[in-house]
Amino acid sequence: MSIAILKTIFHYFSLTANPSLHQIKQTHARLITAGYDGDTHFTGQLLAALAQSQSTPFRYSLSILNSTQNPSLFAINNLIRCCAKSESPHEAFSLYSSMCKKPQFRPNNYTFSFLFQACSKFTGLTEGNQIQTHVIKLGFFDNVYIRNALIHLYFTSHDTKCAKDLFDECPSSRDLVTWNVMIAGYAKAGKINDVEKVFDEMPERDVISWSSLITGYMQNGYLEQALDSFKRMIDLQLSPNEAILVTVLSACAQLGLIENGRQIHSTINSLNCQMTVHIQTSLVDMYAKCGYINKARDLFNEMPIKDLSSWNVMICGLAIHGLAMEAIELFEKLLIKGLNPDNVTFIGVLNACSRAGLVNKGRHYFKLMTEKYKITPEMEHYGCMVDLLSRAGLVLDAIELVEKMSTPPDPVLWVTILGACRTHGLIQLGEETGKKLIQLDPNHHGNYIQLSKIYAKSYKWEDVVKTRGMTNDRNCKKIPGWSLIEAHGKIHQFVAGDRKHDMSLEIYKMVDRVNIRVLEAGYSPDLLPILHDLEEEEKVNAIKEHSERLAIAFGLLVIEGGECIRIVKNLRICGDCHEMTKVVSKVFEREIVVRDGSRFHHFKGGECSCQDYW
DNA sequence: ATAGGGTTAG
Repeated sequence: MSIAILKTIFHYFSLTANPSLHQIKQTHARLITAGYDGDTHFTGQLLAALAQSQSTPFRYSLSILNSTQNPSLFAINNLIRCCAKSESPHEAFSLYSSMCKKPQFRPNNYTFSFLFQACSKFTGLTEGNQIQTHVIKLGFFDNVYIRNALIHLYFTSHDTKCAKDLFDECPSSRDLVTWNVMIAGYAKAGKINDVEKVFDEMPERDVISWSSLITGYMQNGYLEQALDSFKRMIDLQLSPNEAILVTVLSACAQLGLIENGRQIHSTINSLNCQMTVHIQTSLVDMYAKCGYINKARDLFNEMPIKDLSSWNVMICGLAIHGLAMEAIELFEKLLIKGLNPDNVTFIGVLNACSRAGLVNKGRHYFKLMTEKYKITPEMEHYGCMVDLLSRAGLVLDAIELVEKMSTPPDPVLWVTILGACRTHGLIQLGEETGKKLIQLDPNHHGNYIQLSKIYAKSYKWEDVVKTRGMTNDRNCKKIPGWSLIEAHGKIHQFVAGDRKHDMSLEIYKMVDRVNIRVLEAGYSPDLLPILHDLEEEEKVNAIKEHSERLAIAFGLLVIEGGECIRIVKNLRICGDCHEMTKVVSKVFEREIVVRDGSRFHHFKGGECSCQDYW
C-alpha cells in the first residue's frame, strides 16, 4: 500500500459528509500493515475522518491517539471533537485536563470550540467556566466561534442572564450564528417575547433563523404563530428545509388542521423540496391525526424507505382511529421485517388494544415488550395498561399493576381508575381512590370533579357540594377546554359559554334548534354529573354550552351539506356530548368527526366509531 | 488540515 493511495483515501474521507466507520477501520488496518501505525500525520488524518463520521466511538478514537508518541494538536482537537459527538462528551474535559498537565501543550481556537461543544452536551457549566478562564488567558475570548459556543453553553445550562451578558458585551464579535443561538436559547427558556425581539432586530436572517423562530413558537405552545411564521416565510419566497417542514406539519397534526396541512403538502410538491423519510413520516402523521387515516395509509404504503418512526406513526395513527386489529397486524409485519420495536411502538400497540378492549392481547404485548425486548415500561405504557384493564372492568387488576410499579405512579393513573370505578358502579372503591388521589395531587381541579361525580352517583349531595367547594379553597389549576373547527381556511376556536365569536347570536340560536331536534329524537341529557343545587334549567344550559356543542352548531351553520364536520377538542369529550352528537349525526344527516384528547370519534347515522367504548 | 446554530412519532 503506497503513501499516494493512502493519501487519496483520506482525501476522499475529507470530502465525504459521513464516511462509514467500516471504511475508516479498513483504512486503519491498511495503515498498520503498511507500517504506518503510530505515524503522526496519519493519526491526525484518521481522527479527522472519525470526527466527520456519524458514529464516533470514543474508546476507538482514544486508542488511535494513544498509538502515537507525539500526537499533533490537530489529532488532539479531532479527538475532542469525536468525544463531543460521542455518547460520553464529559470525557472531553478529562482529556483536556490531562493534556494540560503536559508543559508543551498549547491549545488553540479549535480546541476550545470543540470543548465548549462537548460541555453543552453534558451541561457541564462548571467545566465550561474553568475552560473559559483559559480562553481569556490565552486571548481567544473574541473568537466568534468560541463566543457562540459559550453562549450556547450558558443557555443549555439555563443561565439565560450570562448568555445575554455575553451577547450584549461585545456587539462587534457577533455574526448570524450568534443571533440564531440567541433565538433558540430564548425559545428553550420559554421567553417567547425575547425570541420575537431578537428575530426582529437581527440584521439578516437565514433558513435556520426562521427554523429557530418556528420551533420556538412550537416549543412554547404557540402553534398558530408557528404556522403564521411559516406562511410569512413562504410569502418571502424563502425555501423551507426539512426541519421547518417537519415542525409545521407537526403543528397541523396537533391542531388537526387538515386544510393547512394539505397546503403545506402541496407547497412541498410545488417548491421541489427534497422529499425525505422524515417529511413523509410527518405527512403520514399529519393525515392520520387530522382524521384522514386512508390517506395516511396510502402515503405510508408508497414510502420507498421507512424508518422505525414511520412505522410508529402509522401504528399509533391506526390506534387513535380505533383500528386495533390493523394496528396489531402492522406491528406483526414490522416484526417479520426484522425491525426492532421501541418504546413508542409499544405505546401504539398497547393503545390499540386498550381502545378496542383487547385485554388478553394487551397483556401479551406488555409481556413481550418487557421480557423479549427488554424495554422498561414507562409511565405511558402503564397508562395504556391501566386504561385497558380498568375500562374492561378489571379495576382490581389495574390497582394491582399500579401498586407493583417500581417508580411512583403518575396521579393520572389513579384518575383512570377512579373514572372506571364510576362507570362500573364501584362506589366504595371509587371514594377511597378519589380521596387518595386528592391527597396525591391536591392542585388538580379535575380530581375533585371526578370524586364529586362518584358521590353524585350514590346521591351523597352534601359530599358533592363539599368536594366541589374544596376546589375554590385550594386554588386549583383547571385546564380550560376548547374545541376548534376549520372552515374555509380559517380556524374558529370555542371555549364553554363562549360569546366572542362574530356569529355568536346565530350560533346560540342554532344550539337551541339542535337541542329541540335532539330532544324530539329521544335524547335525554344525563344531569347527574352536574351540581344538584342548580335549577333544572341551568343544568341543561351548563351542558349545552360545552365548547364542542358551540363548534358543532357553528359547523352546521357554515359547513356545506354533504361535507363532514370536523372538530378538534383538547380534552376528552364528555359522555353526554358524545350521546348528543350521535343523535345530531342522525337527525341532521351529517357526518361529524371529533378528535378529542384521546382518540377519534366518527359519528354517522346515530352511531359512533368508538362503539361507546372510550 | 480541524469549528458553530434549528427538527419529528407517545
